[in-house]
Amino acid sequence: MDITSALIRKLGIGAKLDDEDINGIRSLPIAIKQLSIGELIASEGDRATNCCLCIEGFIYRAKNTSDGRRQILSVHIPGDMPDLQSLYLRLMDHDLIAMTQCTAGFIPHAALRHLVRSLPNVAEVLWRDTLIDSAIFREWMVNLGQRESLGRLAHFVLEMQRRLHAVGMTDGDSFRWPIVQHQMGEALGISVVHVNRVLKELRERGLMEVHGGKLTILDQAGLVEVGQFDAAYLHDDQMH
Amino acid sequence: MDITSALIRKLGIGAKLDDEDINGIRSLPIAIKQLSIGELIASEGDRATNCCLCIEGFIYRAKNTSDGRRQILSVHIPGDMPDLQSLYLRLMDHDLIAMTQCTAGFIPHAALRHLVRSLPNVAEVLWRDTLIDSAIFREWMVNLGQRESLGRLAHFVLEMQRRLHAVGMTDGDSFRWPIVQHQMGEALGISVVHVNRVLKELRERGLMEVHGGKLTILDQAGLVEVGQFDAAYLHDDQMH
DNA sequence: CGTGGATTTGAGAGAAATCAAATCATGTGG
DNA sequence: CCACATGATTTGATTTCTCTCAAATCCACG
Repeated sequence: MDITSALIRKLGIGAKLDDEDINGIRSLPIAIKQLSIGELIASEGDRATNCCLCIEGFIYRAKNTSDGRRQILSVHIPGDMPDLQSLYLRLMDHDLIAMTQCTAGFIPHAALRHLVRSLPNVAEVLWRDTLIDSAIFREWMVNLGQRESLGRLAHFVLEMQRRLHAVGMTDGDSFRWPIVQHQMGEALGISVVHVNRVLKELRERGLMEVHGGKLTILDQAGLVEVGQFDAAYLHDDQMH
Repeated sequence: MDITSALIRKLGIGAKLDDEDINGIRSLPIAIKQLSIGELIASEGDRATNCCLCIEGFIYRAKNTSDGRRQILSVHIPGDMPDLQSLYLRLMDHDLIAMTQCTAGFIPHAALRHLVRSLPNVAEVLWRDTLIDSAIFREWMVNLGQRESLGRLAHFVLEMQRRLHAVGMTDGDSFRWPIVQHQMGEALGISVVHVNRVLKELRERGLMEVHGGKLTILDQAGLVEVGQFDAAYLHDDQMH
């Protein structure tokens, strides 16, 4: 079993990587590590020297404010490289944390920089990956700024569903949901108490429910309506 | 006077571009256009074939929700390339609009793609530019999700000040501010009425004031405190 | 079976929205 | 150069959403 497969599938889905590109990626030096739940992978202010590849489990990025509040910026799933931006930004501007127990790979910046210089297709595909990351931030800004809490949570859930589905990690209308209410609050800019009430409302409306680390969507269309969800921003389409 | 100077300065500040890189950038085909206030440069759903370079004036990006609300995603100033991401994302996921009368340059994707394939330094520096764009989104997410309206506005103003200062567009503690209250509301996720009240409060606290398209910061330290502003996320530092 | 984290519910307070209307520019045409 | 129209700003009153505080319950795990 090849550890970079998820990455290649994600980057390459029908893309223009040739054998040389694939081999280049496969031969990247990668240090596999087991991470425990809540483990800090990198902190704001760090000078990173590796990029992290999420192989198994969930990883999230978060930023703290000076008054002790915290915003979760993104939730990452297998195949994602949550801190790929550190390749060209000297200092981390946020934390990187294991949301669950994880298997992660760490690839030295030097190796990645060398790879992207010698294989322009790989550079393009990695660059594009950071651009999709960025497109997701934009949609989250809309979510945080313009939708009220019910829609915010619905939207968040649907995004996770689509992304997990794309890497084969859904089981019908259910999927793993290790994100506790406190964290949902930090991702959506609402309090834990309110997250709980919103979940209740979504459950009572027959839209979705969370149980034992699993989320089930009961009414896909209804949830899409509430969350005003349109997956275009995920840019699943191919470039060429 | 060279139209790409602002761009080169911005990308290159002390960076590793050599003469060949600079010449490559300078010889990009670029179509100069005058834009009138409010003009739509590109729409959500468009397939872009050019990248826009803001040469003079302000340009902003915005996304609409299905219920007619709108989130301003970023405000761009001379030297910025607000839709550089369109180079590798097939469809625009937001609108691009002239906030003021503008001079803008349009560079065909084909020329840019060719340039980045032949000059890896240029690729790196443009990639890095999109990564900083992304870092700014992250900070805006914190702003939208975690700060209340007073801090939100203060933070926004300080970011604009630092960015304008970096390209020599401030005049002491004052700078051009063509952003009307309605737009500030759309950028910060608050209503126009409330923007007005927040501006009043900031004025009464002696922190800043807006008059006739100009913003003046009266108490830098106070505003930084209210906005919890730390410029690290702008990544002004050099890579190497 | 105890313990700490996570979830749930209630009550009251607060921030910001909406609705409504007045005032203030600013720019155009007569 | 003034009248008018349109958009921007300002202020007030009321409503709504979400927060905070507090406490109870549930649950997983050692």
